[in-house]
Amino acid sequence: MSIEAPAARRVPAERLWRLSTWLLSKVANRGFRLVADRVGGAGVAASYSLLAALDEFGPVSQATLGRLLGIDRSDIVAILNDLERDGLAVRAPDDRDRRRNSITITPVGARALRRLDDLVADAQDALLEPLSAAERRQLVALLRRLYAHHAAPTHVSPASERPDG
Amino acid sequence: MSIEAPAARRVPAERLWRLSTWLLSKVANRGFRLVADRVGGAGVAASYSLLAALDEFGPVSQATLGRLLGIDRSDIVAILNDLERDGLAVRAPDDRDRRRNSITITPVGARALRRLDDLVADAQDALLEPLSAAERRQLVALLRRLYAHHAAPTHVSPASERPDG
DNA sequence: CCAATATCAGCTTTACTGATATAG
DNA sequence: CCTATATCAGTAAAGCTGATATTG
Repeated sequence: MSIEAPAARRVPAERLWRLSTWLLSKVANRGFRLVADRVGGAGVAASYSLLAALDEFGPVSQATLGRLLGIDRSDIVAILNDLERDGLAVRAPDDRDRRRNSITITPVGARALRRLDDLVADAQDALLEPLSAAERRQLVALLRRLYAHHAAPTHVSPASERPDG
Repeated sequence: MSIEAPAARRVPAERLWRLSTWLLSKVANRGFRLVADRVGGAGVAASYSLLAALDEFGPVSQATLGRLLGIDRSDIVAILNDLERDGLAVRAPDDRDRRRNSITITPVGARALRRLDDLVADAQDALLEPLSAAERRQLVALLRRLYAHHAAPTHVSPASERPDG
């Protein structure tokens, strides 16, 4: 015959509709765009995760940052260049291990982080809108289990970064 | 048992650990790589979704394909070029609407699709390994709700594709 | 001699934007 | 006229690879 399709369809092919990988990629992309839209661009979204890690873990090396966030070292360099240019973080030589840079978030960076928090939270709400609070917790819990299971055994040993530990 | 000292950390910053968007992007990426590894490259993974849609919805136009899968029309062109080169799908002029191409999966394409099914299913198992069967269903159900809620109101109107409808 | 760090250059894929020619 | 379709050209970003100089 000719071209046809079933009555107005919201759902893709059955095969894909059952694939967690397909659903994940679609939903993740939607979430990414919601965040990027609010936060002011894709670059800012990447910066946010670095700022969050710096804020929580104090001065760390770039390699540790990369392991912590699952971001390649070379990409860390690029993001950090932007952060430093904007005065949100600073690189300083680590005198204990001179291969390393000790990365620190600046007060300006900390303020920017807190400002971004609200925008990012708003994006979460937008993404999870159709889910109840319990369902949101359920989703996050399941995703955490998957993340933890597949996360490379980073083993960021803090002792190696601060000998005082 | 108890709260342990952060001796070796598997978990990123608290902020990110609570973000569904961050978790989604990480887990989705892991899933994507699991599929791509098994299936033989990232390009094949993209082809799979097109083949799946073609197999289920019979001959459709490229625009419909794009709406069905949430893929941009220009990207559909590129993927379809590969599929046609490999003899997995064919473009034919639609005599009812000569702007359109009627895209059909070939027998070779259908066989390729069925072969890929197993590899893709294996990747799902690998991704979802830490979850029970019930939890997997839960995750998929939640993701479907999110997808459906955010899916552009495609409304692939079949009437516009088949004047006989 | 080997391993880790930071950096740079470059590649691939995804997602997207805009322009164009053609057809409804 | 305006819209839809298919195509092409090109951009931006993420994720990755490989090379290199420096340091441990």
